[in-house]
Amino acid sequence: MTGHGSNGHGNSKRGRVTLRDVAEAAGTSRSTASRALAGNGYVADSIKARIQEAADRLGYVPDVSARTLKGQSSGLVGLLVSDLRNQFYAQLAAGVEQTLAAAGQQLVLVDDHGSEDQAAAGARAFLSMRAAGVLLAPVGKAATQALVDRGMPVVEVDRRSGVRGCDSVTIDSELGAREAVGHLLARGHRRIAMITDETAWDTGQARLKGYRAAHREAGVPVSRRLVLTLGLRPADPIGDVSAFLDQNPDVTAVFAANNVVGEAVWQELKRRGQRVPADCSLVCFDDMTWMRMVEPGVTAVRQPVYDMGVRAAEMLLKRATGIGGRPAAEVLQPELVERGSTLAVPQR
Amino acid sequence: MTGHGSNGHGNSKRGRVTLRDVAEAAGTSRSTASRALAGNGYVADSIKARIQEAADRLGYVPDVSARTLKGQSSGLVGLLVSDLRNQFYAQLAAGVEQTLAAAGQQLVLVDDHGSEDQAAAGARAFLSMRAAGVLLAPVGKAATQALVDRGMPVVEVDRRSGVRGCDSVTIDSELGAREAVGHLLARGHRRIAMITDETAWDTGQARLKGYRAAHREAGVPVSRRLVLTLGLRPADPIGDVSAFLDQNPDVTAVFAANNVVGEAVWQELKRRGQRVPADCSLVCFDDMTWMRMVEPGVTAVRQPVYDMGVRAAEMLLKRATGIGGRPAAEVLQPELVERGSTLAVPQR
DNA sequence: CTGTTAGCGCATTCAT
DNA sequence: ATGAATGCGCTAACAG
Repeated sequence: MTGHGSNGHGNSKRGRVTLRDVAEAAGTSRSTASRALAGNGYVADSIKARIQEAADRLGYVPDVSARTLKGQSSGLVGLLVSDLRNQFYAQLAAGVEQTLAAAGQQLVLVDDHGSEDQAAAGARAFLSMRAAGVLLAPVGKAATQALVDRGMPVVEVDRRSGVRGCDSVTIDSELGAREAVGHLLARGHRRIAMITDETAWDTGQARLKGYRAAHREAGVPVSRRLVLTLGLRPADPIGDVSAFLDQNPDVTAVFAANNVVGEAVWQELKRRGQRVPADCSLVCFDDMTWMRMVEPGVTAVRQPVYDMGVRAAEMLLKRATGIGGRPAAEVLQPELVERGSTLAVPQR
Repeated sequence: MTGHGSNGHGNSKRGRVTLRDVAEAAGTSRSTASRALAGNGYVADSIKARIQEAADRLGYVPDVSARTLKGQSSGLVGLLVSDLRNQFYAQLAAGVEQTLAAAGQQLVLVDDHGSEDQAAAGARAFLSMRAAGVLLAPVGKAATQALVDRGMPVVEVDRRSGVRGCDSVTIDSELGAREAVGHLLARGHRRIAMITDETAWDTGQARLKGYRAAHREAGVPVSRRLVLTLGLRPADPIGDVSAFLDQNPDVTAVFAANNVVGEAVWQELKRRGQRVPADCSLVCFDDMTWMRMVEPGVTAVRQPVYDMGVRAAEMLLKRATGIGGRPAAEVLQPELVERGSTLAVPQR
């Protein structure tokens, strides 16, 4: 039964049921109806019930625009990510959504595809809709700065732009990288390549730093030529990895600095018939589904991504509620998950 | 001049710059400023430039709430998915976001976790924010019905609730299943298990239908006991698969009806040391990253998920623009990607 | 071409 | 305990 469109109640001009309609139906004034429905102020129980009933019967839905305009929060929280197709950001978004939903807020998702311009456009949109706050993985300072300047509560996730006045939730990248590379060094590897997407932002830098720190601790010199930076949106990452491996045949292990890079490395290793870990060991930063599906499993630095989303959303909600205090910078701990992709260096 | 009651600069109150502030700064009326900025109506170029300059200088950001209240679209489009952590929905969301962003609309994402109640809550929120339209993978009729009844443009994706009055974009599940199972039958398999999450909605039903149709075409009888339904949020899917395989040792191939089920099947097969495809062949509906990373690759029915998101968003945008016409039901074609997980049935 | 007027739907004073 | 009045920021009529 599809109902055929026209429900001809006292419903005024255009199908949209407003507070006025409810009030009229209940025989009260709009203000009383407002109070009854919002639960503010005093309203006699009998009247309240009548209003509630009328609202239900008419299918009244409050109008956020009007409420927002009046000065309330829009109930919208912005999330700006760099690539929704990347499982990392999808997990992050899932954690954020879950937390927001529980607090009755809605998630507005924008993908900037790594572009500062698109991030700026997203920031403007969030401002424009009077978002209660914004969560973002920064791609430069501009967006964060613009938001903070206008008093918008901001929590940066995964990366930090360096802009002051916003909270952040990140994962200890340096520690994760140090453990991953230390794991390799402890197994005798001495020619460990680091393949990464970027070393321009703090996250990439920290991973590089961890890579170096691990070497330093082990008393092994690092060679600049063993670090390959693919770029943020490489045209042919597998080809780049291939060329790199051709030029560095002495490499016995690879540290892939994120899941996307890891994917390219794994595929190239397979393509050239290299066995993992017999011919080459592999550790990835950021544990993804496929790493536990393949044989052998890929040793990985697990990041609590979903939790990061949850924590970030919690911080934002708190901040949006008006609780001041100094900007907080929460750092979550990664965890090395050992699987089969790392073995002692082959004796040849 | 009129305004000497002002206490100085217009925006001093609360940091928020309004059209009034811009107009004052440019020495024009608010309506002129509005027209200049929105590009509607006639405004002298010199004035327009002055207004534009003032807006930029003050950092004016239009207020969507006010604009929406006035009767415009909110510029928000809702998307309701069942599980954002599932890569399938993440890809879908990515396609939607991309298309929306290009049209200057924002994506509001709600995850109903398969619950009708949460879907209903999401629907209410979309109504409340005067979304320009809503895209959803239905979990029942209620949400779609509520939206359609109120004249909200709706496009259903991946599944169809059967509610009339909305568009839909789906993938031909029956065809995909028929091809997948036909592929197995052609290789001599006669005991093919179908493991699925649900057979209650049209998508699951269509896949079951395709499974049966393939058997019928091959003249092979189907046995009810070979179909295992895990449920939408199974407590222990791997355990269930394990028990099933114990009870049906004659199975030589498995057709997993979606990527989540496929994951469980793959893991259980590995756990019990079964070789794929030597001991058991596997085909999955819905091609995911891990299926091309594992060795051998998993033969899969590739769904154009991202494109489905794009198409659905396009349809919605068109509909929201007020273009009427009969509800459209677009069906996208899946594609069987043959990899190494399917072999001729072992002769034993 | 530009300014004046009005009102979108709601929550909030302030009076009763 | 309830109703009347006000204004949030913007745009669409309508004058000029």
